[in-house]
Amino acid sequence: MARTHDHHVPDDLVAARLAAIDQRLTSARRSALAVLSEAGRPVTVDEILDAAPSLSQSSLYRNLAVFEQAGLVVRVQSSDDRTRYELSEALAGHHHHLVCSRCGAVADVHVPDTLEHEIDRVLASVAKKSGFTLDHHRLDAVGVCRTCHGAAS
Amino acid sequence: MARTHDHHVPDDLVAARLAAIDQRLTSARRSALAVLSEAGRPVTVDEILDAAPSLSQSSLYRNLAVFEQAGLVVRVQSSDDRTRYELSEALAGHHHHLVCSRCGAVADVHVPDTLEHEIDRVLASVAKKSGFTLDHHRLDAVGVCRTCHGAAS
DNA sequence: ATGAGTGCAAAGGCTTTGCATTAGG
DNA sequence: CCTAATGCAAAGCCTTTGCACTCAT
Repeated sequence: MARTHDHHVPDDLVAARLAAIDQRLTSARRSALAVLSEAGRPVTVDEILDAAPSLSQSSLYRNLAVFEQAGLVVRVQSSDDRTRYELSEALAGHHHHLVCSRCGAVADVHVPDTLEHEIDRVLASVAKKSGFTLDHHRLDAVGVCRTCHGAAS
Repeated sequence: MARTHDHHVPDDLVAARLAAIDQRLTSARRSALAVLSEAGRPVTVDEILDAAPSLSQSSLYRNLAVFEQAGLVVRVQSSDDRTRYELSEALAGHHHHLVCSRCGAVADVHVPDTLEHEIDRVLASVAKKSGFTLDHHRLDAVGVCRTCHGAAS
């Protein structure tokens, strides 16, 4: 039984990915990745800073950009306007999102492999017709979370 | 055979949706919706202004917000940082996106209903387990567009 | 008429950048 | 050692807001 997220980022893989783009694995970067790992869901810059107050905002932005280039982190769209970040599938595995249309909260979820394959098969075909080369897909469920159900609309 | 997008926004439907939130259908709003309709794909604020230079930027932002509230328009995430808008499914029908990871271009695409249903069935189930009520899904294919294939990486 | 909608310009908020300092390999 | 990385503060950029004017009903 795999856990929803692993509270451990493989140091060597991270270092290798960073080295590939001539970047170093520093303590600030380890901290940021640890926060993302522990969150197990897409989080905002402010949430990262709250969880690791020793990080400086500007360096965090710079490091998130580095992580993106290294393929370690991806940006995720929610229903509000806040940019959220999470570990890439290379670190967190392939998954999808439940997005609350009321409050913007995002949770990670998994769907059966059979559906994943079906989606990839269809999208690859559709993309080809439009001259696109498919890399991967994004599938999000948009709805209302438990908390917002209770609260006034 | 339905066209990818209809170059005609039903005036009465739009007016009704706006009236429902106590908003009027003005000429500036008609222009903005016409641009979105003719684009047939998610476009940026700047693209809308280029297509309809008579629109003022601030009013456009305000009107896009009104359209969103009226359920006439939705915001779409691309791979770049530019916010894009397109007609909601109420006006443009249900569809998905091909997103170019290099340049951020977005094209509209359709997938078979059988896949749509399968996705909804699975997501409704998965969402329920997490206490979410599913409203709808978003499915995007991320890859490289024809133009960027030709260009240097 | 008469309040909603508009347009300009100023303000706001998130993100990026310049530069001196610190630390990783 | 020596350059990359950091941190603070300033600058940027997209978006929102204040306010007077105009238009839709």
